[in-house]
Amino acid sequence: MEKTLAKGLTLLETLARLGHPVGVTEAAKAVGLQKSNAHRLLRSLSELGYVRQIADTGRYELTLKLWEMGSRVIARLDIATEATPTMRKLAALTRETVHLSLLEGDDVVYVHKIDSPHPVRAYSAIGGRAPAHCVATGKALLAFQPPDAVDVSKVRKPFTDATITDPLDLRRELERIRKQGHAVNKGEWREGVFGVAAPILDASGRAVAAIGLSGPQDRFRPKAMKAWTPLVMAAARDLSRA
Amino acid sequence: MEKTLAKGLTLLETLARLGHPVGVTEAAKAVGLQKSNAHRLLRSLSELGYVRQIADTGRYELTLKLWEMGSRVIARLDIATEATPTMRKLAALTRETVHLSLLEGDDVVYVHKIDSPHPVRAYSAIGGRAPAHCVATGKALLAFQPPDAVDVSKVRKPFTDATITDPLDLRRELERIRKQGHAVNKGEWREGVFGVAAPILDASGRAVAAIGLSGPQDRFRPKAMKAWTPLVMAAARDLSRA
DNA sequence: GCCGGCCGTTCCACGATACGGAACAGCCAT
DNA sequence: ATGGCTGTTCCGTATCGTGGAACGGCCGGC
Repeated sequence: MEKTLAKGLTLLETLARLGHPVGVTEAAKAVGLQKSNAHRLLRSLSELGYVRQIADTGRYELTLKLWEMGSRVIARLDIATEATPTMRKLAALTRETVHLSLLEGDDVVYVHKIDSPHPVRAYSAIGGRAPAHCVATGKALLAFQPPDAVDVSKVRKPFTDATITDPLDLRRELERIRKQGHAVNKGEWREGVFGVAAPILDASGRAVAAIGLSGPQDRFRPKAMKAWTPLVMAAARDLSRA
Repeated sequence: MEKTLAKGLTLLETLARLGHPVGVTEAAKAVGLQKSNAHRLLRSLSELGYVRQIADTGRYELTLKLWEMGSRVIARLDIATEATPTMRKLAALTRETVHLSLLEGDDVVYVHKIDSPHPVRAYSAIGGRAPAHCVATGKALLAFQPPDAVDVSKVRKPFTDATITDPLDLRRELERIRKQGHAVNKGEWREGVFGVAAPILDASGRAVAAIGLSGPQDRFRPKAMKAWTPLVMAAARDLSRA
């Protein structure tokens, strides 16, 4: 493993995570490096265009280069922009937060969202992650993966009392999702946060993304969920042609 | 300059630019590395979570990690999401492509856009760049930078016959933009592509971003521009409070 | 069915390269 | 003036990355 590369990338990650300009000393401490080492890396990153030094304070901050590269990554699967109108429609009909998620390892990554107009709503960020086995979009994605792509028997971490941890339960849940065509989450990730989601399929029937609603339990009562489910499924179907 | 870091990042850039999975040999050729070197870098990047190897073909592709980091970068200046409603309104009123740009060095970077519904429209990509001195949003940004932050006398490259290259002309142009509060581009970057833009200011009067319209010359006739300019300026003013 | 060429992968001795402690210069508040 | 902070520079040393050559598997053409 190339040590220098690892250090440099960790430094970039740290800068991105902190989200504000940092000095050499602070950066070194945050990443666990020698001050001179951090300094050298920052200078190199600056030369490579990933980082810039603020003239008066001497601190370093990220340029937009990382973001540009990131944009290219998603442009490839330009689902995000393509899905916007459909998501917007779904948001207007339900007045709940709409998410578009991709599967990345054992997590879902939120690639796009439209926030609910309600003042009380679950927090989430574009680019954020959640364990796939305990959110609606994640379960929808897992259920429609190619056979053997999902290791059901792997041990899953619980996050609330409702989290599915038993392999057999998960297998049954995924089967039910396949049969019904949609997934439901009743506070399995965050206490009191519910959701409904459906998979977006490619021509071969594999899920490439999932679209879903989520919000506080009091607004996700059985009656509301029943009304929304066909809307979510219709939106997913709408995006599934490709 | 840390060689390993530079190589690794160049490799990531290349993967992002190509936008499709690449094999070790191909990657090595594209970046100008030894095959074994490229292989080692790809393995490390994979271990660090930036890259994944596709099981059956053996090729490597980017994960979403870069994109996640990139999202954090603009989340910081979360203008993009905040500006969406205003941009949408402007797009609806004018039926032209709306851009939101930031200044990055001598370039503008498009951080958000809403495409014109017209079939004929200028091409641009989110995350894309253009030289600041010859697009409308760029000139709006330059005009409202702190004094001495812009080196007017630096030599600028021409791209069309209309590009401003004379330092004195540029200085006058920026002064006019400051006075009028908006900038205009008449094919100074791409032949036949016009635009109008206005700066988004922070409390101190510095431009942190710019919003603008752009499209083909035939739709950007004087009369239309005159009608749109106040709309663009109103949108920019709307986003300027913070 | 064999063979040639391509692929991704591994190995290892050499030598360039990154490391990190210590010292420097500038700034600010005490 | 002084002490403690900052970002920065230097340099000998050992570590770490390097790249050529070789391996095994896969595929397509003869």
